[in-house]
Amino acid sequence: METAFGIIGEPNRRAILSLLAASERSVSEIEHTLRMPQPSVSKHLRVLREAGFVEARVDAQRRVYRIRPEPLMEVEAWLAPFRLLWSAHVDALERHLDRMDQKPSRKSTRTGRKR
Amino acid sequence: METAFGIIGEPNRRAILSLLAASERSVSEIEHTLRMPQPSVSKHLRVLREAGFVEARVDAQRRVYRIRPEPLMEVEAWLAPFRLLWSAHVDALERHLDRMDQKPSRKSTRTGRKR
DNA sequence: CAGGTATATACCGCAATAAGTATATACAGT
DNA sequence: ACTGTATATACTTATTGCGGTATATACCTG
Repeated sequence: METAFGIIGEPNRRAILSLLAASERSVSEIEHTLRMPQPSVSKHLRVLREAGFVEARVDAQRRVYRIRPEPLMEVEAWLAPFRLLWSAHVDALERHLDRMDQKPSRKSTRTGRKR
Repeated sequence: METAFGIIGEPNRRAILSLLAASERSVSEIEHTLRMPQPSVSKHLRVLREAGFVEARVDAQRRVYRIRPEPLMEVEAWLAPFRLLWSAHVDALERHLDRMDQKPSRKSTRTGRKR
């Protein structure tokens, strides 16, 4: 599924994006920080790159990736009509996220939850 | 994929959610509005229901579905850290969406940046 | 040039899932 | 009770997509 939504459906890709949101990183930095095998990182980066989520800058042997905002803005735009719905329930989210944290569900690295 | 992001990766499910964002609907209303086969609607609704995106009210033979905000709020929350990135590029989204409309199938390589 | 590091890609096997078709269940009206 | 309507589910099939492994490509250093 090559739409923006399908692409962020993958947990590892979301982890990569969240990491890059902080600052740009090389492939090996991503690999070590997220503790995932290098081919997997490269493959996910390829998907993200072809979908416009990230772009790469070449620094000698390294490729330094950084975020491009447009596809995420598309998600944001789709989400807009729903905002009216929860403008009332401001704290329903916290309860929901807490429930989610109870279930171990997968081994995938937890994308940090601010507290 | 039982996470909120995986679930909205499916285009038909997004269509259902967007439809329900306007107002609650019965299954057959969804079926006719979106022109998709009834079993498909029911199956997608099941996935959405089990993930907490929607809930059903029973009205005789009909099941009237409506949105529940929590899972979408989770998406919203994940998206938050990225907002800083595009607070500058307010109109980059429009250009992006226009490109999507013209070239539905796109590969890599981006160059053109106007304005 | 060699050898080492960094990243990408090709191939494979497997699990998840969506679509399609058919059928089951539940309720309403007559 | 019978018929039609509304919705859910079972089953099959085809496809997509991820993880893993191995290998290729590119660049840097000595």
